Amino acid sequence: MAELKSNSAPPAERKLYWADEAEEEATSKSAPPKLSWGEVAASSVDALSIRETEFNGFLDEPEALNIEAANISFIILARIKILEKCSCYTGDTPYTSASTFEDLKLTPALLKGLYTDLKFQHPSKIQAISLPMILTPPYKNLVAQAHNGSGKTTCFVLGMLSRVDPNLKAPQAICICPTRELAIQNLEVLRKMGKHTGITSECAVPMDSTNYMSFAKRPPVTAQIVVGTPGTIKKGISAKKLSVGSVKILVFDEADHMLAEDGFKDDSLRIMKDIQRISAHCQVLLFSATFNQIVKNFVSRVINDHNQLFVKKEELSLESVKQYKVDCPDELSKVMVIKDRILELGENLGQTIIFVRTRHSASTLHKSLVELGYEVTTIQGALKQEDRDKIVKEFKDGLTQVLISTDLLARGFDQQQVNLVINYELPVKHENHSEPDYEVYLHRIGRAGRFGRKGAVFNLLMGGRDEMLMEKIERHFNSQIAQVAAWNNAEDFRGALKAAGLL
DNA sequence: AAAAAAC
Repeated sequence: MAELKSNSAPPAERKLYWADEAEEEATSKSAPPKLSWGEVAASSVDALSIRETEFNGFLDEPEALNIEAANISFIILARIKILEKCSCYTGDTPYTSASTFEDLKLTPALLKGLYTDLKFQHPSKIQAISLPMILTPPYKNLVAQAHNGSGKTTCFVLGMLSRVDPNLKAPQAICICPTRELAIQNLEVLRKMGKHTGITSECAVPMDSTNYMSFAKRPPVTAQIVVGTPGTIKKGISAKKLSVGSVKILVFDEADHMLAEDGFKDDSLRIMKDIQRISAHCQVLLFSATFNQIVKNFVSRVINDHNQLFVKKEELSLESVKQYKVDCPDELSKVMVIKDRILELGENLGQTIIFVRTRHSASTLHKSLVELGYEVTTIQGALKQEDRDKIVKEFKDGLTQVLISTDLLARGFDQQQVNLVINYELPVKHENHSEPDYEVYLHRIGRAGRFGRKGAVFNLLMGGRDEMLMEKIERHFNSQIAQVAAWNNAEDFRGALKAAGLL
């Protein structure tokens, strides 16, 4: 490993904030952190001469970083704003962000999948920055946050496909997801991307009742990449049907939820420890659009020596998705707003997901809309596996227009035709219903506006508690949520959809 | 009555 010869003090802070520095809550009222940066005068990392400068503020001057032309690479030692086409240096490893997929030295088989099958052109921002960190030895652990719909899945899917040895027929990469639906979706992406690589993959999710077979009776897993949900993965490992001795990359999708106290923390830690006990230098990747401070603190305790990419929470709301709030006098008017206003106008605007808080409201709302003659389908965790699969498939195939869902689909669900999201009920914290669940809110609205597409979100509010929740959400993300003036005025909704760019 | 996974 190259040694950095520097007369500067080692960096105290290794976090790379690629949107901005994440200032957390109101706790830190201290002065802005001093930033330091160094220039590398030679391309060889062994022969570095560093000029160090200190200043306050952020490195967002393109000139300051546009040194590629002078054949000088750049080292970043502090909190920065990373621009494309710059090299950065975290701790002891230099990385250069990728402006093309070729820069990443992907195999021809992978490039073919990306360009011809998936029609990808260039890496997205998070891909350009995170992939070099994933693919460059010594394969450091990575905690990465990026906006909804910005292409996180591609980051870890390419990471897994690139690091697997095609000649070794044993599980080498494991990806853990919070829901069965997300595991299936991620596996589909992986199979498309890796179509020409010959790498084998398998889904480890609970089986539907008709095909159920206990792990004891199953043959051992031979697939090179396993994507699944925590319970099934854990069982596979403990039943010794999923051997983890060759696993060199472990991915947690929606990682903040996978490691949250009220999420899948215990299962996730158990799996991580099981793997690390046998396979000591397994690279761990954590990806999510949200990491609240509690999870962040926990992550830095359980993931050692890792690179980090974070986004300031005020910059997480998608600009392409316009958010609205609608005051509704009662339950019935909420149903009428959906039926007579939003769905009426939104019929030809793509697909719609309506989020509810409980399974019970899901079925109540489903009944109301069906009685009024609206074709809707509903998904929630109490349905049979095969029914869930069918409903998701119909929606993904565009056979259904409107889908009611619990927070089952709040995270990760990727359907580009979804332009409208309706919060029939706002997400609240389990322990305290007067506190909004900011992370879930952000994930829900991120179901619209995939990859920069236009979208609109309608929050249906009923009463003072909802208004207070909404206000807290606005303050938290520092985002303006426009009011639709009258719940029963068609023109107001038409104007809202126009302003969102959908009409 | 929170939802998710899985027994």
